[in-house]
Amino acid sequence: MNEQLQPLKKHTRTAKSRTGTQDDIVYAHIFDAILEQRLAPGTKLSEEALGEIFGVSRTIIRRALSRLAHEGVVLLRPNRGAVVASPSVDEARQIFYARRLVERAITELAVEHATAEQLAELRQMVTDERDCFDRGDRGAGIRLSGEFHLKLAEAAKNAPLVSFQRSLVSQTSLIIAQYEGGSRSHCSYDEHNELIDAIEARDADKAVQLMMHHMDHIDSKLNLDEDTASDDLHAVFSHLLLGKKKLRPANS
Amino acid sequence: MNEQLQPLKKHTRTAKSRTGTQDDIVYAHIFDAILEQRLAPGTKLSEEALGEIFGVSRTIIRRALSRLAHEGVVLLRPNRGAVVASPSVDEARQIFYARRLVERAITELAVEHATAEQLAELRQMVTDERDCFDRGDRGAGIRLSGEFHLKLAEAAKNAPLVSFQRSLVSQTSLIIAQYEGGSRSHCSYDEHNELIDAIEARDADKAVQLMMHHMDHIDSKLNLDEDTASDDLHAVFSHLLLGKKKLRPANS
DNA sequence: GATTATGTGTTTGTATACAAGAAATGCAAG
DNA sequence: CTTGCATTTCTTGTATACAAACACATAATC
Repeated sequence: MNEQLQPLKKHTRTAKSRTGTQDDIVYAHIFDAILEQRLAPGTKLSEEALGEIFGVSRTIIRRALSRLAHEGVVLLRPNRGAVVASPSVDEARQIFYARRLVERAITELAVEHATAEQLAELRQMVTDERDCFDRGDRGAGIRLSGEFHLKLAEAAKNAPLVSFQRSLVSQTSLIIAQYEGGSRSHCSYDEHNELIDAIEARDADKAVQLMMHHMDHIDSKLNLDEDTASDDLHAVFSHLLLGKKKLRPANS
Repeated sequence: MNEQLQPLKKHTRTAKSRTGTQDDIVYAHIFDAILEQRLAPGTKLSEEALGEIFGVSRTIIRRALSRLAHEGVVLLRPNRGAVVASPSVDEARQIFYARRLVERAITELAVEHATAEQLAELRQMVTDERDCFDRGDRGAGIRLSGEFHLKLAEAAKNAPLVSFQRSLVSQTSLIIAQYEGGSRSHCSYDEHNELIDAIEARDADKAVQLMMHHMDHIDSKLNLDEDTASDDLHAVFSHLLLGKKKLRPANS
C-alpha cells in the first residue's frame, strides 16, 4: 500500500527516510519545499493541485496541511485555503524568545541524559550538515541544521519539549530562509561540534553558554534588528503578488 | 450553518462559548468530557459512535481527534483508533518539568506586558473558578483553573508559548483528574489571586516565586512521588477493563 | 465615470461510499 | 480442555461526490 504510489523521488530524497503513511510523505515533501524556499512565503497551497502532484486525494493533503499549520509553517485560513507562512518580525522575535528558553532547558537535560549513541548520532549529523553546505545545498543545510537541534531535544528525554522544539525549529528555519543576512554559513557546524564536546564532558554551564552564544549567532545573521524595512515590505506585499494579473508600476 | 446542528446543550454549556465551526464544538465537548472524567483514561473513542452522538460525519470527528491527539489528551494509534490518553508517571513528570519552565517565562512576560483589561479578566476567571468549586463542580473547576493559566499565557504576548501552554495545561488537567490526591481544593484560587496581585504590582521576582510555589503546590497534591504503585496499576489495567465482559475477581 | 449589484467560476467544507486492516469469534485438531 | 487457524465482522484509512462559500468579472445604475 505504501508502494502503490511513489511519484515522489524528487531531488536527493531529502524527505524523511521513514517510509510512513502517505500523509507523512506528503507532509515531509511540502515541509522540505518550504524550508528550501522552493515555495516562497505567501504562496497559496491549493489542495487539488497538491493532490494531483502527489497522486493522492485531497483528504491526505488536507491532513498534511493541518499538521503543517499546527507547526506554524503554513497558515490555514477558514474557507480561504492554506498559504505558506510568512512570519512577521514580531513573530520571529517571539519564536526566538521561546527557542532560547527551550534550548537552554534542552541543553541542561541533554548534559544529564544523552547517551553515547546519541552523541555519536549528533556528530554524524554535523558531518552531514557540513557536507550539505560544502556542496552548496543551502536548503538541505538549513534543514539538517534544524534536525540537529531536534535530535538534541530527543536526547533530553522530555516528550513535550521535543514536540515544542519541532514546531520552533520549523518556524526558525522558515525565518532563516526568509530573513537571511549576507553571510552564507548559516548554522555554523563548528558551534554544533563544540556543543557536543561540552555535553560529552557533562559540563552543563559551558554547554548552556555555548548554546546561548549559538542562538545569539543565529539571530545576529538575520535582518531582524531595526533593519527590517526591506524584508518586511517583501512580506507585506507577497500576498498581493499571488494574483495572476500584472501590476502596473507603482511609481508612475 | 452553525445553527443547523445544536444537539449539544449538555450540562452547563461548559464548552467554549466561541460558536466556531462544528469541529471546534466537537473538539471542545470531547475535551471537556475528558477533563471532567466523564471519559475515563483508556476509553476507546470510536469515530462512528462519536459521529452519531454529535450528529456529524466521521470527517469532523476525525479532525477533532487529530487536534486532541496533538495536544496529548488523546492517543491516536495507526489503524487501531483513538483512546483517551493515560499519562504514565514518567510522562507526568516530563509535563510538569516543561510547565515549570514555561510558567516561569510566562510570568516574567506577563509582568511586563499584561494590560489592565487582561488583569481584570484574570480576576473574573478566579471568581468563576471559586464558584465552580464552591458549587461542587470539580470537573469545571479543574478546567477553569487551566483556563486561568492559559489566559495568563495570552497576557505574556508570545504566540508559540501560548500554543505550548495550551497543550501542557490540557495534559496537566488530565493528570490532575487521574492522579488526584486526597485533598479537595485542587488549584487554590487564593494562589491565583496573589499571583495577579504581584503581576499588577509589576513585581517580577515575587510573581515568579509565587508561581513556582503554586506549581509545587499542585504536584504535591498528586500521588506521583514514589507513591505511584496503586495509580500506576490502575493505569496499566485500565484498558483491560474496557471490554464489556465482566472480569472475575483477581484475588481468588 | 465611479460604485454597487449580480452572476459565474473556482476552491474549500462536509458527507458518504468503498477498500484495507485488525480484532473477535468459531471451528477443528491435538 | 487447550491451542492454533480460518472466517467473519467491525473499525479505520482513503477517495470521491456534493454543497456552500468566496473571488473575480461583468454589467447596470446613480
